[in-house]
Amino acid sequence: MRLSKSFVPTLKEVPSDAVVTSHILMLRAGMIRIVAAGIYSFLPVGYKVIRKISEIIREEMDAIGGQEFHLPALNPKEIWEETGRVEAFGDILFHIKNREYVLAPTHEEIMTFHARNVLKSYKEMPQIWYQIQTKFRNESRPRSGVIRGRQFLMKDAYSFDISMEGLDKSYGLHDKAYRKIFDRCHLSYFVVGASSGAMGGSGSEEFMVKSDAGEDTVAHCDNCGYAANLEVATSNIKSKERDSRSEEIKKIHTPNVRSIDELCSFLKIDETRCAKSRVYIQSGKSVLVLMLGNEEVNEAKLERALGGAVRPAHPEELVEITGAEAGSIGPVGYKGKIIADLRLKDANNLFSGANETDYHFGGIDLKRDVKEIEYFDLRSIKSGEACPRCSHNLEVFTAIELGHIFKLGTKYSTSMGANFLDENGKENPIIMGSYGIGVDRVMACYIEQHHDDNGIIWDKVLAPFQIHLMGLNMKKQEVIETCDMIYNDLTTAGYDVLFDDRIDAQAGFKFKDADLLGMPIQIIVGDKKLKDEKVEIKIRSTGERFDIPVGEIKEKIQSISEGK
RNA sequence: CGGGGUGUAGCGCAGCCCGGUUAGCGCGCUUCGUUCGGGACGAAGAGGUCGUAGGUUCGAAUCCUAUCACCCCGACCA
Repeated sequence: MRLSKSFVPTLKEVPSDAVVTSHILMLRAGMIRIVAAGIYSFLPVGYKVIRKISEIIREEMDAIGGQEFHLPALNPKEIWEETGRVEAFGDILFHIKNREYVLAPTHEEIMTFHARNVLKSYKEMPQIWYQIQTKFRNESRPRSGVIRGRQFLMKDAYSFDISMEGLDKSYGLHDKAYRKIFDRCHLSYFVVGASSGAMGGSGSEEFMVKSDAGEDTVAHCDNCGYAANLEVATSNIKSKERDSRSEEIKKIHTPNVRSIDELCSFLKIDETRCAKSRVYIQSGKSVLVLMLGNEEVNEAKLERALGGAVRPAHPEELVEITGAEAGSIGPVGYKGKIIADLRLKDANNLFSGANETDYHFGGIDLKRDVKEIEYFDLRSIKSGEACPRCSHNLEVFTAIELGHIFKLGTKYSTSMGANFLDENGKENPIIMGSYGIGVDRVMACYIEQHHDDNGIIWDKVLAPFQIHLMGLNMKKQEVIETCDMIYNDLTTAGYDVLFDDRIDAQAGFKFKDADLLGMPIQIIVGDKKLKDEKVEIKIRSTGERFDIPVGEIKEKIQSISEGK
C-alpha cells in the first residue's frame, strides 16, 4: 500500500481526551477515531489488525469444531423477554424507539432460538456455534478508548451438549482454544476463576491481562499461577491469636478520636489490637461488621456472606442505630446482627468503640463480651500476602478482561424451551456453554504490552503490514526506482508492504511515522547508501539496524521473517 | 447516577478572573523557493457563528441562567 494514496492520519501530538496508552497510540497511529463517547470508527490500518485477530480466532475456533454464524444485532424484544433479560440488563440494553426491537448486547437468546428449532435429537450434538460480531451495551461510563465502549466487537461462542460431561468437554476445548489464541497474539495473560454472575450457570474462567487501564482487581501468584478476582481472593494471612489471659473490660474516654489511626496514636497501641466497626444496611436491617485493625470491608464478600445487597449506613442512621457517632461504634452492647472477619475469630483484649460518642472500650473479649457473632472472610487481600496455595507472595493489581468462558447449564434452554430427545425418547433441556472474547480489547491489550516511547511494536502476527518501506528522498530518480523495485518484488513475494512514497515528507518525519506505526521490519532507502548499492534495514522491536546490498533484500527479509 | 474538569481553526493550547478595535500562538493544510538520514527554513495564504440557547450590558469568548457534549474519579457492570 502506498502511503501517499492512503488514509493513515497519524498525529504528532497526543489528543487531549486520551489517557490510556493503547488509546493514545491507536489515535496517534491513525487506526481509530472517536465518533461519540464509547463509539469508535476503525480506520484502514486499525481494521487490518482487527481482521488479523479475527482470523486467528476463526482458525482456533474452527480447530475445535466451531462453526461460524453471523447473527443479527437487531433483535425482537420478545425473544429477550422469554429469558427475562430485558429486565436483567436494564439500562445496559439499547432499545429501538420505533419498533419492539433491541440491540443485542450478547447472543445467548438468538443462538438458543436457533438451537431449539433444529437440535431435536441427542444425535445432533455436541455443537459449537460462534460468530464475530458487533455488540451494543449502553455503558454508563465508557472509558479507556476501545477497552470499554458502547459498541464493540466480540467473538461469542455457544456450545450445545446433552450431558454435563459433554459440557465439561466443550468447555475444556474452549479453554485450550483461548490459550492458543492469546498465545498466538503474543499476549501475556493469566486465567482467573470467577463467579458466573448474572450469566447464570455453574463455572467460569476469565482470561485477564495485567494493565493499569484494567477495571478488575485481581490477586495473582507468580509461583503457582493462583489467580483470583479480589472479590473472591484469599490469602493465608494469620488470624489474631487469642491472648492466654483476658483483661477486664474498661471504658476509656477518647475525645475527638474518630479513626483507628487516631485511636492507636491516642492510646499508643498497635492497630492489630483494635476492632474496627462498620455498619451496613441489608434490606432495612442493620448489620455491624467488625474488621481487624484498619482493614477495609470487601463489600462483595460481605454480600456473599449475608446473601444479599448491602449499603453502608448513613451518618444519621448510625446515631439512631448505635447511639454513637462514627468512630465510637463497637460490638459491646450493640443491638442487632454482628459479623466479623475471620482474622478476629475469638480474639480478646481488643479495643473498639463503646457506642457512646468519645468513648471506647478496652479489654474486649469477643467470646466473653459479644454473645452472637459469626465469622466470615470479609477482607480484601493485599499485595505481599502469602498465596493460599503455595505461600509465595501474592501480587494484587488491576487487569483487563479479555475473554470469559462459562458453563451455562440449562438456564437458557429451559426458559426458551430448547429441548432434545435422548436415547430413551425422553425430553431434556440442552446443556449450554457460552464463551466470549473482546476482539478490540485484544488489539488494545497487545498495544498496552508492546510499545515504547516512539510508538507501537507489532509482531508479524498482528502487524497491519510486515514491512514498512521508506524512500527518503522521493525526488531522486534512483531512490524512486529502487523503492519501486523493492516494493514490487516483496509484494509479489507475498509480503504486505506499506510504502512511504510521500514526496514532500522529510526523512525525520518518515522515521517517526514508521516507529509510531510500528511495523516489524523497516526498509530505508536513501540516496547516500544507494551509492554503494545498499539499503538499510531496521528491526522495530530491537532497534537493530544494518545495511545490505539491494540484491539481497528478499533473502534477508525472508530470513528475518522466519527467525521471528 | 454522585463528585471534579474541559468545550476557542483539523490537532494541541493561550485569552475569560478584571467585558471594550479586526480573537491569538504552535503544529498541520495551500502556493512558491531553499533544504533533504530522526517530526527543516523563509515568504505569501486559506481556515473561527469562541459547544448551543436565552439573559445582563451601549458593548459578551469573557458576567448570569439553562442545556448539550467530551474527559477523569466513584457507583454500576453478561
